[in-house]
Amino acid sequence: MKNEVIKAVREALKSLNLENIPDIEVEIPKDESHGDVATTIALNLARPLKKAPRKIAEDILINIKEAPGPFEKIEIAGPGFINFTYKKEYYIKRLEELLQKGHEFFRIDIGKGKRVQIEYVSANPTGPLHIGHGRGAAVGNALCNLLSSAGYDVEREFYVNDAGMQVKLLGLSVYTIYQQMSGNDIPFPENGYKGDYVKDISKEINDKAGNKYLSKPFEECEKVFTGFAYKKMLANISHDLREFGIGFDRWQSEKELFDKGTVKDAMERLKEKGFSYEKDGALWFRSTDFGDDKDRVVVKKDGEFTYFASDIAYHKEKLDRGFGTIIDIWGADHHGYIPRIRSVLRAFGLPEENFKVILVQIVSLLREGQPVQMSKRSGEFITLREVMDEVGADIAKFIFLTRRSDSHLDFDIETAKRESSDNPVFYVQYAFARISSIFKQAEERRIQGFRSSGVQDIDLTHLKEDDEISLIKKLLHYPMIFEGAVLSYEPHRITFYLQELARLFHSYYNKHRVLSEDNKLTSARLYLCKAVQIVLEEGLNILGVRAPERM
RNA sequence: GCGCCUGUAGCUCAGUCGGAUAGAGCAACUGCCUUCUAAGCAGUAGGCCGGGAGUUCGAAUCUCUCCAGGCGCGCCA
Repeated sequence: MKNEVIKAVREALKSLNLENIPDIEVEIPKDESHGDVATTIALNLARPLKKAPRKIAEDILINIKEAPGPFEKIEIAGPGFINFTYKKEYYIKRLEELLQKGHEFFRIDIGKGKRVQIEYVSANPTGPLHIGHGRGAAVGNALCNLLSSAGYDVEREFYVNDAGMQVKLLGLSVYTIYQQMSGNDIPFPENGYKGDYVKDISKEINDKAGNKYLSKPFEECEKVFTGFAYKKMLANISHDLREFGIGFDRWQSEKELFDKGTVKDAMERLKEKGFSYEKDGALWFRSTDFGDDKDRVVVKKDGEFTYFASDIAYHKEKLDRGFGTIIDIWGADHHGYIPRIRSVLRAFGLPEENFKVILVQIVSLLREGQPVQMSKRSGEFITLREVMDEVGADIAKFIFLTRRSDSHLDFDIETAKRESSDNPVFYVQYAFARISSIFKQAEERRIQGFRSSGVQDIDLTHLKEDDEISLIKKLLHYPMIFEGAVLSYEPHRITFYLQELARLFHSYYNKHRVLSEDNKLTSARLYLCKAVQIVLEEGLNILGVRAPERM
């Protein structure tokens, strides 16, 4: 919708001999009386040209007027806005195009097949997913869908921290419970994992192996316990994610990076390039050369790799696999890690703007307004599983996506459940279901001209009501919203748009009857509904939320 | 101590790249179902955009400073 405006303004500027213009900014005015699309170009040119913005606007306007194109009205308003209002025929034409192409209408190729790697969730396989992981999953999934719809070649990846202290601690916790179950009163490890799931795993090992490991110290059967435990948890995580509607193309094991020598190779590359040095018996990465605030140890005095070493290898491998853009979605508590990882990618040649970290803020879980204490170590936490069982995956996902990812989120389980009828997700889904219901009615009444014939046979110019035109405009705004969401990596913009669209539809539905005695009008309105449905579905698909035929 | 995020209506949050009179949902209050799903609609009310200073034609948005909340600053993972 904005393309026509940009084109018209650019040509007008050209005939004014103004060609070195950066971007022509176009926005959707808040107030409908300010036209359909507005540009602030005259305001922005005022300073460089040293001319009054209204004067610039007038000059532009004169040059556009010579070729008015699809516009009904072009006005200068306020300090120098140029407001464009399209002709009704234009809306009808675009609506028809939308209906003919369906979802294809929205396939704007922004990414041009560029390969993007998006890593999200990446929870330690030391316990079930909690609600915070759920938020990361919802955001990551929606972002992947968003970029993928925009023509990017997206790979979804989960990084499995299956090496190191944490999984070992899980193994030790399981081992300890296993011993205690048979009466060996050995002390529980400090910071060990205490949830019921640990006991379940211990029990399972006991059922399978009986007393086999009772007389053995942990060191001798570490691989069995740790390996069994984290694989169990990984299966649990993967299962919950699948049920939450989240999928991955690849699960990258950290352990594998060690086993295959990827970490060692990466350290050698650092050395070759002169990016590392030895000091105090340890090996350091010169990350300050690439914007970090201090250098980081990669190989400890005792010869062990640090956690950062495997992260270097991991991110380097992302580059080696040929991704031009790398996006990591992390919990906000990891923000201190950004300069470190950024320095790695810069060291290996990725332009800075091609690495993006999206921080997902902590979810504060409430029940009836009261905070629910969560601590993974003590085993007191609400799992994603419980939230799914209690409030449902669609509600949870939608709520996660009604906020910017970096803003705090209070998630009240009781509210999400009890007020389910007022829940925004239902509001949007309801609009979709209502339309389906209208279609069903139409078929039952055998209304002619719908589904039996194509759009080309329908006279959409019967859509004359202001509410109808507003609805069509809203539909045509979608590509602009979509583009903004893609470029800013902000899926929540889609969520807000969908609520606005649903609101317009519900309002329209209450004011005007779709099915009436007037067959031609009915057909036109049915197709308008169809268009609304297509856009609702398009948006809900990106959010990963179902679009139900009936509710 | 240093760094990052947040502060907008009673509550939860939007607010496009610095633009027009600051927006929505919930809660509150008033109405609307013989007719396509009332999980809905129409309306009323609600604001010192945390405080202060600055930048300019113009600031919720940018800069500085202060206040409040959250988080991060290991040869831990």
